[in-house]
Amino acid sequence: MEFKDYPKPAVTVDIVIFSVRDNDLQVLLVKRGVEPAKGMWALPGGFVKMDESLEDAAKRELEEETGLKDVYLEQLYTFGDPKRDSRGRVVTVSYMALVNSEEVNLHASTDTTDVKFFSVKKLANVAFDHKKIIEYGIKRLRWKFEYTAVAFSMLPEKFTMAQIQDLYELVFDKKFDKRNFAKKILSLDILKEEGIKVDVSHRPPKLYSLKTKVSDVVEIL
Amino acid sequence: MEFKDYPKPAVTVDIVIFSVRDNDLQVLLVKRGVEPAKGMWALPGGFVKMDESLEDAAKRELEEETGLKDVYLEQLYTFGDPKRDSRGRVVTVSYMALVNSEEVNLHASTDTTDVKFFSVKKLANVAFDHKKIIEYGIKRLRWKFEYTAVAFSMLPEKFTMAQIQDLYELVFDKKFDKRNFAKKILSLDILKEEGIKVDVSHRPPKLYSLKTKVSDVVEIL
DNA sequence: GCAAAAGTGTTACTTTTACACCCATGC
DNA sequence: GCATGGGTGTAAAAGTAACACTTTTGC
Repeated sequence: MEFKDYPKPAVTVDIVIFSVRDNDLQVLLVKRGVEPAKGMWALPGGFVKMDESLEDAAKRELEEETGLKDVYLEQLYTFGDPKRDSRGRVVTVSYMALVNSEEVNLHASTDTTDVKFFSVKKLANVAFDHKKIIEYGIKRLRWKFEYTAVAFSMLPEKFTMAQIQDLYELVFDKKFDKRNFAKKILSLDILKEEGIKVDVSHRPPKLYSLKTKVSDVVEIL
Repeated sequence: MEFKDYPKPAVTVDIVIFSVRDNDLQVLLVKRGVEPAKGMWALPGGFVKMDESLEDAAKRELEEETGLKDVYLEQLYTFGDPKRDSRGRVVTVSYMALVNSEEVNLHASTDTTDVKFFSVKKLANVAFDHKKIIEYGIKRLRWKFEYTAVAFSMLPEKFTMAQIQDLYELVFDKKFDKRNFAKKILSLDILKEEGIKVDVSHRPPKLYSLKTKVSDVVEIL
């Protein structure tokens, strides 16, 4: 059989965009404006163009929905169940992006009527198999938080120790001891002090920033 | 644009089949009998059929080359660079399989003229981007050996402590202390003793087997 | 002066590493 | 009896976990 004769699935990318807002781990969903699953919330994503790489497709979709470039992005898993999309065979390559919510500018794109962050704890009725993709993303996120310093890609440039700890506590959904946590983070030797945070109605916390750029620190631990 | 109007990449699966033979970590390659890369060694793989899942496609290819079913199989990563295949856009979903070499029966399939295990240390001239896929597989293999008990899926039903240690030493390409290694493996509490190995010209080693089936043990540690 | 959150050290426990000698068998 | 690989324990070191009080600020 010749190459051109093989029937071909459609190939899409779907992106699980994690961010922290309102002291809550949230994921970005878009409201679908077209069939199938019109009116339902789904992961942002779309068809891969013939001349772009999978990662470029993911970056394009990410920028369309959030205006963000240069965020942490990693491939998760490829879902290809023959029945996962009613239009026909669609293989989707899922990606995870970690963004600092303060920098996000949401705007619905073509084919979507709304775009919003949802708590990972309240995700009823997500279209297609996207719930499964999000759950896979949460697992990967926890793994990455445990074994790398990728967490810093979700924080602003300057941050307090409490902000780091809050982020870890949201991701793992449990509390850590303040002293042990600070000890461990500081022992990584990747932070420098940046003075103190002013205008708080209690003892002002130290501010920290990364000694190097985030991408240099993602693979450590 | 309608669903059917989107141009579609071809979707393939490629499988990195690891096994230990001749005290060496090896990977199965097939000699291509058709263009492109005719005559070159490449990972076994092929097009995904329209009605089969990605994992089913991987299992099918695996059985075609090795006669094996029910081996450890996991998805690795999806490679989709627009230029990775000269025939046109091909997105490949890679899988890793771990097999016990004693059970393998190699037979070249359609489109391949030979099939053979190669040492992971000597992999010149592998077709397409398959070298990159194999290297990714080795990384994942090491990770899995470190954090799970997947190693036991590469051993026969009964095995000695030295066989386990040899396997770990091959995968990590380094030596471990015999006493500490045995202590750690036994502390997992997943092995039971199965008597001793006879007909060896030295002190006969204990034989072990898993207390439960391999699949119950893959996720522990 | 009180409410709020920040900062900080020590001890016990667990895990990991380093290290060497005797044992059982075949020949 | 010797060559071969098998089997086993202990002590030091490192890492992790548990735990409470004082400090600084705004109001």
